[in-house]
Amino acid sequence: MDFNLKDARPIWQQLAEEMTTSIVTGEFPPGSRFPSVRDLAVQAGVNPNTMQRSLARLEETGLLITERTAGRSVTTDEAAIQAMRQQLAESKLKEYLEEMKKLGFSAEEAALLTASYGKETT
Amino acid sequence: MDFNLKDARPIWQQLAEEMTTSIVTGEFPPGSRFPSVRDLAVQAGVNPNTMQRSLARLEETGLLITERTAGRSVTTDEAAIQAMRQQLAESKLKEYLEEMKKLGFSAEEAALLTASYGKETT
Amino acid sequence: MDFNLKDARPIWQQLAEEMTTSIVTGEFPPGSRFPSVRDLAVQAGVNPNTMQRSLARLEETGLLITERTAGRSVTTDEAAIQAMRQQLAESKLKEYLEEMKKLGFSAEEAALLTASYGKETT
Amino acid sequence: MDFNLKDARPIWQQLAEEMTTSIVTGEFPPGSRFPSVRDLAVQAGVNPNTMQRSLARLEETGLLITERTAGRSVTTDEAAIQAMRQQLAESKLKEYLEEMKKLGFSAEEAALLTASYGKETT
DNA sequence: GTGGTCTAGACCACA
DNA sequence: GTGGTCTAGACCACG
Repeated sequence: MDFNLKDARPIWQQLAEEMTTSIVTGEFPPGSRFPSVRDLAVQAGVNPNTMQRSLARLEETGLLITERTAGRSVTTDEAAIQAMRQQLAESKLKEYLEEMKKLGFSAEEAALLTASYGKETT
Repeated sequence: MDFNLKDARPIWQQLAEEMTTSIVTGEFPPGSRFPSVRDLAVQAGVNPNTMQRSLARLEETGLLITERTAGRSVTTDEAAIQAMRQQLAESKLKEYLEEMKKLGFSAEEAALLTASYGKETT
Repeated sequence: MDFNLKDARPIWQQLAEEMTTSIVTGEFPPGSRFPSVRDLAVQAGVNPNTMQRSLARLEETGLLITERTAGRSVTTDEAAIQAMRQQLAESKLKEYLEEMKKLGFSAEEAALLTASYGKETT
Repeated sequence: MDFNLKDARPIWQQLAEEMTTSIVTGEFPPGSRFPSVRDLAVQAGVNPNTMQRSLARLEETGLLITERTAGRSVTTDEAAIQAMRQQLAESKLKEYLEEMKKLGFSAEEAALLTASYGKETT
């Protein structure tokens, strides 16, 4: 038995992922204005530097565009946004399959279970 | 946008889940002897009290049986173990579907994605 | 006439470039140990955080590998190092041609001048 | 490894170089009137004293002629202007070769690279 | 001792 | 007001 506690990813990564989700789900439409670093920091209850780091991450991935003196806005490249959505989905899927595997379920069994659940609730 | 940082579940819960997994996957077969609180606590690097709480949880769920003077052993009720395995799997599944839903995927789409991934890698 | 003063790139970028040069020129051979963040910070006279940022950049580019508790070392991927060397060289070249262009020299004229200088000094 | 940060040349030097470039490229033709110190200072957003120093530099190099009561004008000595253009070009070239040398490229290799780039883009 | 993260607070350039 | 950078100092996990 192995004990690997603490998922504890850095705050800035968690923030980056949440904001990424907000963008790919359309909460912040392509081209729309994004809140200021300071506002977001206050809202999340973190230091502005931490939030800055998260936003820098979103810029690296191409989801946010920054205009130095005029704040940030969501990219207008909808293809990039959709690509990120797929990427996130696959990431979640792999994570799910990984945990199912630990429980002794093969990928096929996991898929069957997922499908059957879909039928139940539809 | 809502920021819900720091999921950080209590340590004893994480430990309980890991030990539960170890049992349902057969690492500790039905009826087998379970390590002592002290040994487990040392191995996990936590306070014995914390480990005690985790084990109490496993007893509540019926996976572990306490024999007053002779330590603990895994239940011989294999049906209960399998039921727990199913329960864990469904829990993971719901968690997965929940996150996919946040990304705008329906249960059906999630199931399709899962199935297609299984084909790719098989 | 246009006045665009101050090249003033951020310190961490300048540091990153200098360290990159040190690696591609072989001052730090592939696989060799790299100084600690704190030592480098003291040596450069900057805050450890600033140096950390520079090193993070070198990791992103794949030149440095970090082993959490054992410090950093130069990548053993010599191809990556050579690729970076070419990239830096092209960057310098473009910068040079850009400035020559401002002086009214075409790329061909700049090339001729470079070639003639090479003959003089050889 | 040696860290030589902050090149930050004095502002008046940067200004002098930019104005020199403007003259050798013909933006200010030989014999033409040159703007007043005050105008230039305002345009560059610097103190008139700073701009004064820059202009003094241009006079030392012979590019600008001061007519006591009538302001400054560009020299009519076109040979001097061309000589300055060559001098600037060689300066840029030497700077370029110096940096390439730091990357481990010989003057010949640098020349070849420059020539090949010219062919690609022409 | 190592790298990594976070906070608090400051300064700068831009418009 | 905006984003960006930098410093100073703290804490943590790891071995």
